[in-house]
Amino acid sequence: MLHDSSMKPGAQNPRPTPDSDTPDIGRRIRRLREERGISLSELARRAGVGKATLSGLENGTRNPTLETLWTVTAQLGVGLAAVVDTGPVVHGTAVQGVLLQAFEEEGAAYELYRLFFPTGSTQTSPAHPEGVTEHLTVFAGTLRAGPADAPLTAGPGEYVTWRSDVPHTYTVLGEHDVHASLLIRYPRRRSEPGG
Amino acid sequence: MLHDSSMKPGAQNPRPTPDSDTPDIGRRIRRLREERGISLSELARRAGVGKATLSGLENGTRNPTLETLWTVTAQLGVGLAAVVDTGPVVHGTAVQGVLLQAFEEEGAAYELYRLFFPTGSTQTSPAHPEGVTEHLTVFAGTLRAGPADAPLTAGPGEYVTWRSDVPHTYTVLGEHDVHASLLIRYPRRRSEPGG
DNA sequence: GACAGCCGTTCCGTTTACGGAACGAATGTC
DNA sequence: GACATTCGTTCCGTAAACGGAACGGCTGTC
Repeated sequence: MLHDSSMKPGAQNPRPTPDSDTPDIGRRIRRLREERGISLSELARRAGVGKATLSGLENGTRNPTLETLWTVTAQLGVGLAAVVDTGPVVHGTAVQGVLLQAFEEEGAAYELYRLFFPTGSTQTSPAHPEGVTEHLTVFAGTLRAGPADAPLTAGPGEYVTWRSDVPHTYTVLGEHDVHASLLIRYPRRRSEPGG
Repeated sequence: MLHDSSMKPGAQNPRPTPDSDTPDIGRRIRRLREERGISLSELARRAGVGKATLSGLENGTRNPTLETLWTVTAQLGVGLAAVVDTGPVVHGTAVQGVLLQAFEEEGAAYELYRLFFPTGSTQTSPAHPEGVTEHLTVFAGTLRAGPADAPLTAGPGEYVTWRSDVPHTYTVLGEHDVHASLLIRYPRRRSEPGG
């Protein structure tokens, strides 16, 4: 996931390899199915597809049609977007990020990213406008992140938050790559909350 | 957590209709192609698929395979998630949730949701398998969530986490709807094949 | 006008994803 | 023990998605 097949518009992709993606989809589907405590046979029955189809799909030995994928994920109660790899990849000097969702609420706008930092990397970001905060949850590895003069440390499953209206840094600690989600909150200016 | 016990053998999902989705995908692809000023013939050439395939895909008269869809969207510089529907998946008695992404890391699987709770609502979820944790960040409103016997409170921009291997609840405080993101972490079970 | 080039669609033989059935393994019942 | 049930995988005939080629339509060149 977040595999480097960085999708740059215009640039000639050196060789798209859907094969490196398809098995992941199968794994995600199997994971979702097992979380629900459903057997392969039963999911196939419910979704109205053959067991052979579902078996091959989960094992990545088939190249499913959109309809097959749709009926299976629908039975699992998730959308297609939940199992396919997501959109625009953004690059910093060290970090790779995928914008999962951007949206606005009353009083603030949000961007939700999934981030990947290679082991040994450091990323520095300039200050955001006043009032902007970042909320970071680490999935794997250990990351030291936050204001440049007072960073915080988070390991797998941990969470840190800071005001990002000052320069801030991200540094990978240890030998593992870091995977994390980052929520950036942009408060609306000249507008009081609760209005 | 969310997808409650509504996965009973008898319970039938209200008729999945992939047909209502497939033509949309074709329209989105055609739109993306035209935005880039590329002809159908040229996109087919670049992506290495037949013109017949792309024509049928854009017109919704074919049921494309995942590989076809992947190579085409990759050439357009977008991910698959850009053309498939993010399922407006609704679970639970009170909450509405959209699974933004499901993925695996070494040692654990993750599901990242975006949640919406209407004012005044309460949601109860049964216990998850041992070791599962939930990580919730509130965007708007105030939510009281966590283990049923010891819930925590989070307002806008705040974060709470808890072990979800016991029954847990979500209760909206105050008069504002609650928007939040929820990360659920499933540690890998011991019997699982290595990854 | 004749021709060349590209457009998107349609035709058609080949490839392959499909579902049903058969398979061995694992588990439950008496 | 014998037997039934369910598991996930594999085999196989059929249906359909695939790429190549041919099609009519449109545009620009001489």
